[in-house]
Amino acid sequence: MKRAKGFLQRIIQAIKRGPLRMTRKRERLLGALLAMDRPVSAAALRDKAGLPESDLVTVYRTLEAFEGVGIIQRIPLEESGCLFELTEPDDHHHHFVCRECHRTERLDLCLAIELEEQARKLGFTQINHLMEVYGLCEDCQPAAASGD
Amino acid sequence: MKRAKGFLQRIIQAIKRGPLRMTRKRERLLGALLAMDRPVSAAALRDKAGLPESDLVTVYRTLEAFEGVGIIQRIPLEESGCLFELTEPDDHHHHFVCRECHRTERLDLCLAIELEEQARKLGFTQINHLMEVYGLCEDCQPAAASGD
DNA sequence: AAGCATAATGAAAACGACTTTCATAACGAA
DNA sequence: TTCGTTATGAAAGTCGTTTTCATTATGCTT
Repeated sequence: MKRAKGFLQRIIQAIKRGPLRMTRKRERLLGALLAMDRPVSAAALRDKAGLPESDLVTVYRTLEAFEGVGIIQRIPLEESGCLFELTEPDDHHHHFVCRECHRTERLDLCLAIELEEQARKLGFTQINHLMEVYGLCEDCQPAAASGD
Repeated sequence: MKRAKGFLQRIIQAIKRGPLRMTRKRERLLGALLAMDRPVSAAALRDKAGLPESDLVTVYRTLEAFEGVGIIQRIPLEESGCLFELTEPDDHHHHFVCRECHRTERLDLCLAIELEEQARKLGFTQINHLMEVYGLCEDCQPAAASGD
């Protein structure tokens, strides 16, 4: 639990500010997100929250709603799909992602300023960017030098 | 046409080095890729190469084959899908991508060295990274201050 | 030029992650 | 408690991409 104490309160505030409603499922999903020690897929989140198979659609809808409030960040995977992470609305960062087990580490290195400046010079507006690093984490190294 | 003259030759060399074969369709696809002034989707490439609808699968297979030889770079889009670009095998760069018309500009700014170093420190191997900037290009700006 | 192993193609279906539709249920402000 | 709005559930749909498997083409070897 490496979260600030008021985090949950602020989240609920953020949600109630808009037209969103806090339902039992959303509470469970929020709880599961808070309890996660790493970004998760929608299906993994559903399972963590103890929701049935069929609630995957609710998970997606909830994540979308939370994303609109700025408390969910989406981490694209290399091939397809993405992971979701609970964040403070303006906490900009990227990730190291294990392409095997999807363990992620925070990456606080970013060229955001330069990227946006260059993009603006090219005439782009409404700029955002993607930066993720993929690899195999320590636990997922292929067994080396063995009989294999 | 901003390609080096020997580019096509080198590509064909690279292809023949492996078990790949040069077929008429692959030649057409290669020609279309060379003629493109920007990265394209698989479907757009098929159309540019004058191949029928049903050849989309051939396009994907060809792109995969070419990617294996290192002459194709894949540019992920924000939502889903990706664009393909013909590149020299070791030409590392990223892109500015218009999320509306998919026009792209080259981005030669990268933190590759630092990213990989940090990732290695964390115990990651087989590292690669994704970095793309998305926005609306000049031509795709929403009409401002007009009657709308 | 034939033969032949291997690679490429075509049609069709499968895939996976998500999104939509539409009817029903639940929320929460009044 | 009423009521307008939002959330949910079931089921099907979407989109880009991949797989399967039978058929055809390529290009190295004679």
